Amino acid sequence: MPTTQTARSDATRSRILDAAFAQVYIHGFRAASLNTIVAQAQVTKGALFHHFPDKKTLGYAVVDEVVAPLVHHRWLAPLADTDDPVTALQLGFREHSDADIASGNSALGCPLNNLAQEMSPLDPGFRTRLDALYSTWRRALAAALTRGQRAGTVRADLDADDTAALVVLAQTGIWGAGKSSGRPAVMRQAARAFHAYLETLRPRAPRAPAIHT
Amino acid sequence: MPTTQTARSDATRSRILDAAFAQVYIHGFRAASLNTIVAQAQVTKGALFHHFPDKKTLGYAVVDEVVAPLVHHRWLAPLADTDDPVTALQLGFREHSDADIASGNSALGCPLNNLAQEMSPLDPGFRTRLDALYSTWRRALAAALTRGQRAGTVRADLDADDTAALVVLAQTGIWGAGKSSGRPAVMRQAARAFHAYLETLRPRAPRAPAIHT
DNA sequence: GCTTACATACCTACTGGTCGGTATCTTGTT
DNA sequence: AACAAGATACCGACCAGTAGGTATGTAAGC
Repeated sequence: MPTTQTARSDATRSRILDAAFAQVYIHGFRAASLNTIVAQAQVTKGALFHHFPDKKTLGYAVVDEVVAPLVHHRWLAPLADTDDPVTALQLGFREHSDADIASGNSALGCPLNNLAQEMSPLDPGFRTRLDALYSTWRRALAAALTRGQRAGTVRADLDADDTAALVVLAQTGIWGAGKSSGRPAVMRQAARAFHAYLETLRPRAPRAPAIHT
Repeated sequence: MPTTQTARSDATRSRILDAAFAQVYIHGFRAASLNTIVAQAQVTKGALFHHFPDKKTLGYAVVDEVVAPLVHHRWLAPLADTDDPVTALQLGFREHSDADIASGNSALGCPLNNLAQEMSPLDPGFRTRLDALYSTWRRALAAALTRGQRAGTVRADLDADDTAALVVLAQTGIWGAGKSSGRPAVMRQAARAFHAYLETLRPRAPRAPAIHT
């Protein structure tokens, strides 16, 4: 139990943020009730409005302080250093789709995509934040693919930016399929098909006498 | 102006349905207000609740009578008879993404996917309807791909079902990218990358002396 | 003693939904 | 052909519930 006032205050803010994320993930931002959030965080409305001026600002904080770190940890970090992004992506997609199916989260979709789909058309504050996350992700992917091309683990003839866009789009689509069907088998099939696509990004083993070398 | 009572009644029901679709497309199902819907349809609440027992049933009718025909016309019909599904898909994706960018609908996403993402986890009635639409779509795609394989326009070594799943996933992803970014350029890049992927589904022209003639 | 960190009661706006009433069309009877 | 009678289609005031947000009060740390 923290003793200083600021430490307890931060802990309260943190609990509100966590509860808000959980409710927003389940119900979406607009349908997430502040009453439910304060109940789950075991605080009162006074505490919530002391830490956040309004619901929208709380939502921004959820994006900045909960969703963004999640995305970085799950999708950005594994690409940071590898020279074989195709393998890293195949492993990552496999691992995370399996984990979300096992935990039941596959039926709830991806927190980032959920928020983006709901709020981007409605509010510039959400849109810029979420679009920035996707842009960062695409840039990191493109950079990793370019490194892979230099290292010879990725086909040299493909456009790194476009391919990065397709990978991000596929994540959206796979998790969307899991959410909209509610059936893990559908999500697994989508993941399998994408895995096969990723395989085509590797340099082709020469079937006939190669021209270079 | 129709004269018979049933004709006018059907027209009223139709106006309600159209207004409901428009509002649901813009705001989502839960945020779509019945008050706004009846105002836009220029009827009263009495009329609405005369034709539909409750909001959920109205939502089901929107799916069955508006969204489903839209999907069939846009995505199913063009595949019905072709033996060259890859070209048909490339043309269709190009045409529809361009049209939605021009109309501004790219910022609103795909009506089917919007509803599926919002309502599938919340209500079995929506989930079964929307999942059935996606399943039908995947089946039609797989059938067209198989026909293409027989006709020699599609690579023989790929799994038609998995590929169909990936095409549907890509549609979700492309329209999702347009909606979440709000930037046509992002949607266009995604569409371009997917176009290139579709190209890889064609049989490969032998670059070197072929082993099987 | 003054500020920070909450608590509680309350407010307005709006939601989906109800219900008694009415106007118009349809139908059976004469 | 005229009319009675019932069904259909619709109107709009109203209701309970809940939303986000606020105003006032209090208690504890610096």
